[in-house]
Order: sequence, then structure tokens, then C-alpha cells
Amino acid sequence: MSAGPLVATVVVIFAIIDEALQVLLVHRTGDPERGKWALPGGLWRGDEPLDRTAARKLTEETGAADLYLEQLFTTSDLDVGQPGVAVAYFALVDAAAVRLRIGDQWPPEWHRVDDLEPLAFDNNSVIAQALERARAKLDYTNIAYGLLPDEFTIRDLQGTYEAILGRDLDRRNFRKRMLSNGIIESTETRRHEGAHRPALLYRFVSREPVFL
Amino acid sequence: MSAGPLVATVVVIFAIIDEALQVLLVHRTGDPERGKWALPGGLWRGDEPLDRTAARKLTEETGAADLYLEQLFTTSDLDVGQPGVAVAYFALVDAAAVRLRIGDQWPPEWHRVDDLEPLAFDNNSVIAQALERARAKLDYTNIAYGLLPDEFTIRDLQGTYEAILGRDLDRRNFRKRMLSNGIIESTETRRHEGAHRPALLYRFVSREPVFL
DNA sequence: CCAAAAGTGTTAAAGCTACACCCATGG
DNA sequence: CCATGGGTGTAGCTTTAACACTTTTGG
Repeated sequence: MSAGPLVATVVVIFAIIDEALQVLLVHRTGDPERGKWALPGGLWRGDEPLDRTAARKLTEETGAADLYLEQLFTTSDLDVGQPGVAVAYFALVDAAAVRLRIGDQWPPEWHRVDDLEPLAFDNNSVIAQALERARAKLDYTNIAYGLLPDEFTIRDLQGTYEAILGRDLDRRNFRKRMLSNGIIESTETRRHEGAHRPALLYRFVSREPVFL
Repeated sequence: MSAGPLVATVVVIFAIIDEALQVLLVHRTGDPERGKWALPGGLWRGDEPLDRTAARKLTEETGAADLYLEQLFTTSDLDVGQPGVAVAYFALVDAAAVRLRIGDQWPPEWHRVDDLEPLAFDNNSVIAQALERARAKLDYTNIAYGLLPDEFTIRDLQGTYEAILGRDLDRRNFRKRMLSNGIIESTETRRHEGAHRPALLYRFVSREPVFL
């Protein structure tokens, strides 16, 4: 037992699944709020940088590394009966690259962001803020790279934008914007997928965060 | 002595003085980096919300309350030899309303942001990030209200924008934008100030943060 | 009447939105 | 040949940037 304040990290992990934006939740195994769905997180032990604790948590839950991870904010409203701060992060991962922990008593699960039950603590509001940040950043950064595999069609990319923004976009305008703002480039290959014209595949010019 | 991690707050306090953006610095009174200029801050004791600790620090240093205060980010790079996190904030205050602590051995001082010596820890980078955030928010919020008194001329407002952005703006376009975006409104009074046409005074429609 | 800052409009360029038709493929 | 999604261009509108002269005042 320590006399000092707690420092915890909490991670909002987003992925696109079934064409919808989903967030990864775990069951709380301890009190308070035991048994409720909650964001994954854990105590910071002080033996590594805070960002690495968050990145480690992300990898533990999803098996995926090297994706998009950004700090959101820090709050001292922990509701755990002792002083402490929680540092919230949000991450964007490619669902296809994720391997969830299985076999656990309480495996993590994906939940649609647009239809969330009340979660432990103020986790609903943390997710809302993560979503707001992600929406804003779509407009002026390339962060969507976190949600997509190396190669994708422009339609895949548009679906990703639509899932996050929660509204439909015009196909022609979307394509023009993406091709002119320089965040993606064409591979010269096509993907054949059904009884129709095959789509050109693209990749992100950079898989590091870039501002437009 | 506590065995747990430290939690500290650090505040970047900006004001416009001599038509330049300046930041409030204090002398470090303890090791490490004793005697160097540094951002004001202090330990969080866990008996109040984190934001209130930052707000209190702001008031202690400037005598001013109810201005603009926003959380920036949290880092664990403290360089103090024991584990801990620092939560950085930035604040915008009206220099005319500030009464600095005096009589202290090491009174706080305003320093021009565009000409800073190397400060303690990574404080230069914290200030740079605060400035970047403030610049971005000028474009789509009314946060400039924090830097100005209740009544001001459009020219005062433009000077504030220019000091933060670090570049000159076109007077006619600036005026048009400010009058059309709805963040300020005319008082019907004028300020007479020298051998020239008196300027109309304006006020902010809201002195709470508003997004455009 | 002069110096100094306040106040005011227009034009061109760029960017954004809305919108409809042809293309390539598999079955 | 047909159903399906991929791919393309244009016209109107809004927004932004550039730019110069007249007004009001104090001295």
C-alpha cells in the first residue's frame, strides 16, 4: 500500500467493425462497479513513461502495436475513494489486425459507439470526448491510417470516415479531396471483388501522424 | 515523504504586455535546477480537483480569477529523480487585471515568448505547445476574451491576435470577420485617445468559451 | 490645417457543394 | 446482357485575400 495518489491510464480503443465505429470494453473485475463494462486501463507503476503504459495496455488488449495513440486529458474524478488521477488516451486500430484475449473469464468485447449502455465511472463521457477529438482530427490529419490495413480502396477509406463522422459523404468530392491533399497514394494494383469493376488500391503516404 | 508517485501541476500563464505575448515565470527555489526561471506550479495534494489546483495556482500568481484556463497534456518526464506526473495547463489573463506578488525574495516576472532563455526542465517545450494550442484556438473560439478587459476597441483585439499569431493581419478583413462571426458586440460608447478619430468600444458577447 | 488612427467595399481566386452518367467486371 | 460498384467533370456558391481612400478628432 502506498500513501501517495494513484496514477492510472485509461484507453479508448476504436476500430471499424461491421461498418460501424466500435470501442473495446472489458468487464471490471474489482470494486467499485464490479461486473460493469468499462474502458481498459491500469495503474501506472512509475517505472516507465506514461505513454508507454498506455501503449502497453493497448497491445495487451489487441495484440496490435504501432498504431495511432494520442493522449486525451487527465482527470482527478476517479470515484474510487482515494485520491488519484486518470490519464485518458484514445487509439485507432485496424480490426483485421486485432487478436483479442480469449479464454479469460471475462473476455474483452467490441461495442458500437452509437449504442452504448451506461458504463462504469464516467467512461461514457471519456468515449464521447475521444470521438469528438477523432472527428475533428479527421479533417486536418491522416489519423485514419490507424484504422485501415496497408492497402485499401478509396471506398474503404470513405466508409471509415463515414463511420467516425456518423454521416454520409459524397463519393466524388471525397475522392477528389483525398487524391489532392496528398495523404494517400495509388499502388498500381486492383482488388477484384465481385461482379463489378475492380477498385484501385491505395496506401497512406505516411503512417506517422501528419497535419495537412 | 510519500512512497507513491508525485502529481504536480504546471501553468503557462500568457498575457499581452507592451504589445507582445509574455509568459509568467518564477525562480525555482528548490533543487534540482535551483535558481533557474521556470513555470509556476506545485504539487497536487489530492484534496481538491486537479483543475482547481491549477486555477488556485493561477490566482496565487496573478491575483486574477475567472479567466481562461485549459488543460494541455500530462507528462511523466519530470527529471526530479522520483516517479511522478506533471499536468500542464495554460491560461490567458488580462495584464491590466494582474497584481503580481511583490516583496518576495524572487518575485515572478513576465518574459517575452519570442525571446526566451533556456528554462528549467522542459518548460520551453511546454510553452511552445501552449502557444501552438492558443494559436489554433484563436481561429475557431472566442478565447481571446481571457486577454482583454471588458471593453476594448477592435484594434486592441487585432493587436491581441497579432501578438499570439506572430504576424500582421489585414485591418479590414479582421474587422469584417470579427463583426460577422458573432463573438463581439458593440457597446455604443467610444474611446477618445489622442488627436484622431475616436474608436467604438466592443465587448465579448460571452466570456465563457464558445466554439464558432 | 495637419497628423494620426478609425472606418469602410470591391474584386479575384480558391475552395466547397451538389449533382448524373459511363466503365469494367462476374455471373 | 444485366446487375453491381468503380470512376469521372462541371457549375454555382461561399469564403478568403488583397488592396486605398475618406472620416473624425486634437492640437
